[in-house]
Amino acid sequence: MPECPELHLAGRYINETCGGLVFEGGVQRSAVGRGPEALVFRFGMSGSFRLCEASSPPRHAHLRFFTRESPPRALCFVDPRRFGTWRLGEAWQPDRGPCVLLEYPAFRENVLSNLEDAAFDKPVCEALLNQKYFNGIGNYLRAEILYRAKIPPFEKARTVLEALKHREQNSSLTLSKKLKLKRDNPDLLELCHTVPMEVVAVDKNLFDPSDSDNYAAFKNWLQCYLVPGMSSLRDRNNRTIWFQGEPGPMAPKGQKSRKKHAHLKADPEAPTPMVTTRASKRRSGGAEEPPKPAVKEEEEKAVPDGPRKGRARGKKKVAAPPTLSEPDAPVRAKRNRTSARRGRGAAPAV
DNA sequence: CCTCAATGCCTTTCAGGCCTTGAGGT
Repeated sequence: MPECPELHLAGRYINETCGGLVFEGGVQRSAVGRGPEALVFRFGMSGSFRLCEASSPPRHAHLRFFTRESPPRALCFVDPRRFGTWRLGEAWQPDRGPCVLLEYPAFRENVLSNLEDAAFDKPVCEALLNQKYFNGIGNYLRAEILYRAKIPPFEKARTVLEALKHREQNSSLTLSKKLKLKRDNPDLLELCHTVPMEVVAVDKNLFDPSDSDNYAAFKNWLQCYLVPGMSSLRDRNNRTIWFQGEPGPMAPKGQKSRKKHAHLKADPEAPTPMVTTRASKRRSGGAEEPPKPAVKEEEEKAVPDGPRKGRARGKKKVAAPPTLSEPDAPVRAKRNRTSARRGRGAAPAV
């Protein structure tokens, strides 16, 4: 099997000292044949890497890299929901802007010099998920950033960002006063850098719900997202935005703000939770649709470089009986989505 | 037991699908 001397993981090189790694999993043959290029992984909502004994991989370890030790270990790409992807090559795909973590000056410039873009007509909470400008910001980060900036999520993005531009151009302040202002009151774009930095600075996998310690640390780090007492609304993309205080002028009408019950964190200051029905009617997947025939799956596997098939499969059957998902079978080649997808989404928006 | 929501992103795009798990309601 082909070897890969190093893995390029979300901008970091991980050099294993165990004499090389061997692929197992759904990497395309044609891609592997190109040689030892960098593999860039994008973690989906639930994906992570875990190093473990090769003989006892965790569930949902869909891709494994074995060491040559004895006994061998396996670096496992654990991804229960199979939302993660990987691709060869290191560059951002063209539609993504500069990274909020590693390219902060360019990121800032890219936003402030393009404020006429229609992307900024939207509420700031929606604009923050636009990876063309906010490469790396995901749902929980936008909540944490706006909360710390004390900006209503449904304030118009351009209004918020134009104000930053004016503050930047205010030359009446001395340099030291500007620096102090910056330190004491980081603006929205600065927070887009510093808040994610807090997350990656922790030398733990904060996103692994199966690791109770790390996950508790992550939950504890959150100040707004999923926090009892905070309000939430669905944005126009049907994603939940968590916030405190007023939602802002562009808030969707006819939607009641929900507040989280105090299950996770005791919050004596939290007002009585407003009990409303679930605002979202977003359909859940899987359970309503019967599994696709194996033949179809094999067809898709056979042409990994062919034209990409759309993922939308039309309206779901309403009355289809729920199907029990099988326990994670090790060679379950249901659909080689990970390798067959276009090489996009290299940056984990977190 | 059932429904919904979850750290994203894709396209047959502007909403539903991809997928599994766990919480919460009945």
